[in-house]
Amino acid sequence: MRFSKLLIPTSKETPNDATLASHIYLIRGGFIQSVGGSGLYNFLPLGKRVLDKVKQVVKEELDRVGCQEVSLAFVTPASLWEESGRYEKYGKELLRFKDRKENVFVLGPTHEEMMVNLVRQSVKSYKQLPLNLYQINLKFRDEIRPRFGLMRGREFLMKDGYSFHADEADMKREFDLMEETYKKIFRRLGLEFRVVEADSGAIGGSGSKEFMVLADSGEDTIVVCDGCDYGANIEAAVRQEKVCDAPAPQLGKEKVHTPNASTMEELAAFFDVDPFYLVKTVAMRALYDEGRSEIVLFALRGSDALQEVKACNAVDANDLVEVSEEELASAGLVAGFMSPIDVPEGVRVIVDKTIEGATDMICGANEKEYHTTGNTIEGNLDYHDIVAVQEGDLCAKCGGELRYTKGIEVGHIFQLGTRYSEPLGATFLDENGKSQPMVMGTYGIGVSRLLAAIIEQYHDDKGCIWTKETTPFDLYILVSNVKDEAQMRSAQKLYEELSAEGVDVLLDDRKDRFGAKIKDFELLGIPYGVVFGKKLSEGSVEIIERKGLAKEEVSLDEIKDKIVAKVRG
RNA sequence: CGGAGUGUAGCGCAGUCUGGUAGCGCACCUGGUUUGGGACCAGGGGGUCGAAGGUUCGAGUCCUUUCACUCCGACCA
Repeated sequence: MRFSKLLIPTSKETPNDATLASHIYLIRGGFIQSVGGSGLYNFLPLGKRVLDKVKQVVKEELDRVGCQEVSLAFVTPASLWEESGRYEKYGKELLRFKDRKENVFVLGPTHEEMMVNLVRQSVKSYKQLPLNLYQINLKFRDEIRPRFGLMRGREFLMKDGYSFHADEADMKREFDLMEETYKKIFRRLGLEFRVVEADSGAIGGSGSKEFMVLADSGEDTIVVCDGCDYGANIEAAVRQEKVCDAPAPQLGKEKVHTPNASTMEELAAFFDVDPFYLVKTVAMRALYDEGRSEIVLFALRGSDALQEVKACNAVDANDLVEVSEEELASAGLVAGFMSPIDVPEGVRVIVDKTIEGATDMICGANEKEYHTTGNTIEGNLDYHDIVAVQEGDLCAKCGGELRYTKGIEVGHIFQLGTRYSEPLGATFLDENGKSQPMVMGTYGIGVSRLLAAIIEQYHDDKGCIWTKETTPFDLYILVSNVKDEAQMRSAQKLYEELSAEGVDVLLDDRKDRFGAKIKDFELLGIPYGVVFGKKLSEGSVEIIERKGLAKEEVSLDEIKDKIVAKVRG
């Protein structure tokens, strides 16, 4: 296609709200356009081409393993969400609105309900299972803080797939198949990624894995092991139980006056013990459906940190928020001196499972300026894993050292079980004519986010660098001076010959000078460029490889074959 | 929601303190020159100054209210 005919509004200026490379270059390259800020974007012709290519890869790989594409209605009746129980649970991110008849609808942030509804209407027998249905459609999440361009928009393109099975084992088989398929997809897109254990979040379900594109700008912290292939989101990471070389405090059961010792550091110094032997008690307010909430104390070792997602899951809350000192006081608690032992009536306590049975522990006394020593954590308490794995902790799988890295979540697969099929009544008759809820899996890929992830992983200080499967064009032909008839004529000839071979060519036939055009070539990130310029009078042109910007002089007779070889290779 | 800040041309900004004919750069249009690293000359178009109300002879500027957006912390593909 001809550059002069395409809408590619490139710009020298960096938008002032853009900090991420992907955001800056996608806007500057004229791939996308912001719609009044606020996490909404238009895809311009170039961005749409990339999007379609990514979609195509996703679709091909899914169809190859038997998934079937559908397209669900975008507007969802709220009643479906009430049936599944997520209408309350999903929170403010779910955009709700009414039609003229005052019926309530939502814009789907994910479509479990809609897909289950589709299937329950048409699938009645085990003979129709298994089934894996997906769509690549817009989703809307009213994000608290949209930012980073396509990385966290409010409206975004997602592939969401749902599988339906007669039993757990078959669902697990499909789950593994999807894991392999996703790996193929991300490999084809040319991404460097890691599959990690994950928390299931608002979707629900048991086993879940995330596909993380490794990039420093990633919003997720992932824990990886240097010794083996273990990887997990910090929200779900586990470790070998910690041991402590420092001696346990030799203190009996006592109540000690501890003025000015309300933090773990102060307390460790006061008693001259390792924080390992202190009990850290964190108070949070847990929020539930219908506006209910309660104060919960989370107790763990002083040497550990609370992992909020794990904590939230432990109490099965929708969210955890901080508690003010006044609220604590009215519940009979004193900040800095709290304890999981002898708590006031009505305060729920969750204890980290690594301190179950721990002895010689120092706790708050639930009284200002007092702590108690010589405690043993035992009895009928509610034990859960609520600690955040830290760098340097040891891998539960191989004993190697764990470290943090950053990732962009581009895919997430879940073993759902009957979390949706049961409440929504998606049942089938098995071989014995008995009614059973379908066992489900759900699988997502952030398609529009992938564009951002690709650029985060592949860019330089000049612009985008697209991978083979994602580039909007295979080749950029740059005509240095369009008024030079020889240049224009041979460029056009090459353009036509390559187009006939099925190579996607962008012909830069704009009246601008060389400088402006080469900058746009670098900004747009098309893998190869051919320059028709000064050397044409000697019968040669220049090939530029976008990645690394290496230049190669090639004679006119060879250029076509060289390009075909590069693009196909 | 908590804290900080900004709303003036398509984009980036000045002007607001101290009220007096709305400006600059980029982009855009016309003509000409130029053509290997974002050219130059000349001419030109484009604005309810976020919105509403108030003070004033006069408001982008002062007062009140309101809306939107951005940035820093808790969510997710």
